[in-house]
Amino acid sequence: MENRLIRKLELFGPLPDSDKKLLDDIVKNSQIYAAHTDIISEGDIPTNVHLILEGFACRYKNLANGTRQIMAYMLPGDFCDLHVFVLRQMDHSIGTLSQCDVVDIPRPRILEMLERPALARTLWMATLVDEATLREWIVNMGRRGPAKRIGHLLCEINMRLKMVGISIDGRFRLPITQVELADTMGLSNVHVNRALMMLRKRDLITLEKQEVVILDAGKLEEFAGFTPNYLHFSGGKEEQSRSSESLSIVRTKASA
Amino acid sequence: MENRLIRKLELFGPLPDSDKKLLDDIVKNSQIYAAHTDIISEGDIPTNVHLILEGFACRYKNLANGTRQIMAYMLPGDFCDLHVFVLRQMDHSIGTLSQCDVVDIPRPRILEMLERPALARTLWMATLVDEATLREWIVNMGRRGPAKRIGHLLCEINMRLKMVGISIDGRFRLPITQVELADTMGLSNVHVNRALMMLRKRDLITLEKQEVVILDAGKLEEFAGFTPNYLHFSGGKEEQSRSSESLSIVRTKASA
DNA sequence: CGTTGGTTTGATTAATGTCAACGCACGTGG
DNA sequence: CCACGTGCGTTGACATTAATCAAACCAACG
Repeated sequence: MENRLIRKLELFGPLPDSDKKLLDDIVKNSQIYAAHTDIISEGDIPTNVHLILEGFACRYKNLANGTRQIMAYMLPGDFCDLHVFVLRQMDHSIGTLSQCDVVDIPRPRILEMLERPALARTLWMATLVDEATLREWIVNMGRRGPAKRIGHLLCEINMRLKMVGISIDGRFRLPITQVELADTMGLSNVHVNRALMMLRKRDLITLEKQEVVILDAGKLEEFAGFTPNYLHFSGGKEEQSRSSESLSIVRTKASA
Repeated sequence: MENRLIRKLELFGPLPDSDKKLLDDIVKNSQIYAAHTDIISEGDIPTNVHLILEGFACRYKNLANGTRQIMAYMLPGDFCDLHVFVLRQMDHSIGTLSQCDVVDIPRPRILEMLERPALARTLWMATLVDEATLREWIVNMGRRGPAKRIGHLLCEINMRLKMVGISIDGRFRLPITQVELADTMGLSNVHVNRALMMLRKRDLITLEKQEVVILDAGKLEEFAGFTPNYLHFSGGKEEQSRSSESLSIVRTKASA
């Protein structure tokens, strides 16, 4: 199977063959996590970096009042904790939604990656897109009603999956219950259900047995106010001309 | 006046004197922006990095339906667009809320900073805290009612201002209208008002003429479910022992 | 003074949550 | 093979919460 990670990263700019070889290497030692399992929990001290190869995972927090909030989805090709080097403690948990195939990358391996300019730049960019996605989610929760909110999420997931070759023709598997969708959107499960019904009644989507079909991407995007600019992928054409200096992150000697 | 930037960055770890000197230098050429002025707008191609020295700024988006959503506050000591090097286009706007004193840092200057290991690590850490803050805001919007939501925000702002020596004794100026608060919290201005009244009636805060007093930080934090772990400042003690290798980001030769 | 921008309040409407029940598909064990 | 339990989705009735509309108020400022 094609390496999804390479496919995703190259959307942000081409990588030399040597970098791709490294990535191919890294992806070899993967491990299956069952659905609804924590990969790392709030309070843990992170050690390795995790990379999702297959399946859906999420960042989430459980609140004191018994509710929970999902703050991000991690799809195939996404890194979980590149911040391993800087933050001493997880301030949230990462868990699987479906069964996942996950690579556990030891720190030296990451440093090896960061020593390569093109790769380092690309990883940085992926991180910034994650951040932009968080901002868009805030917009979504703050200023869009339930149906548009869910529609927007579906547009985003569709686009992100398309970037790694999983969504085809607006059709993809969404291995998530409506309760989990509710915990993502800040709504009740009942209301999520009604919003989904409404999206169906308007012929914007189809959804059965966790199989989503976006019937008309344009119509759904317009309905939900979805603009993909925050994903910054744009075929990567203008990307190249930008920033005449490229960056690499290299290891220096220990300070302690 | 003390350099707020240095004060903030050193919460994440000590900096060598040479780094502090560089920061002192950088801060010299600042510029005043009037209240409610864009520093940079959605769609713009970012060039320089901006640093807030004084005043409140925010990231925001205007939506098609005429509403807007504020996604982050930038307080004194905060950088606005460290992503300048990687993303080609702003996917949101940054504007002042109050009058602001802003430094405009040219790219080479930033590279100079990133060449210094301690400084680079610290800047990276600040970026990660920004990201964690975005996640916490999602939790806030998704799973906390209006009064708790606003209370949580006030706790956060108080703590962040305290970190740079602006908030003293839970007392600080919040140069923001209730409409802007509403655009931050995803609520109507009327409802924000009622929630504020409620916080006052419970003797959790005082607020007049944009002067906030948190009457009992512990009580407010408990009420709002505020846990500051996501700000990762913790006096920076354990921070040091973490990550035996430190990182620096250095310029490499141009790729184009 | 009169105007302006922001806050506060009340009345009403609309949106969302909660509670409870039912249905359906699936798997399990008798 | 069937009875049963379980998890999820769906629906309706109702309670609660928040938005909207409108007006009054208040301090600052020309």
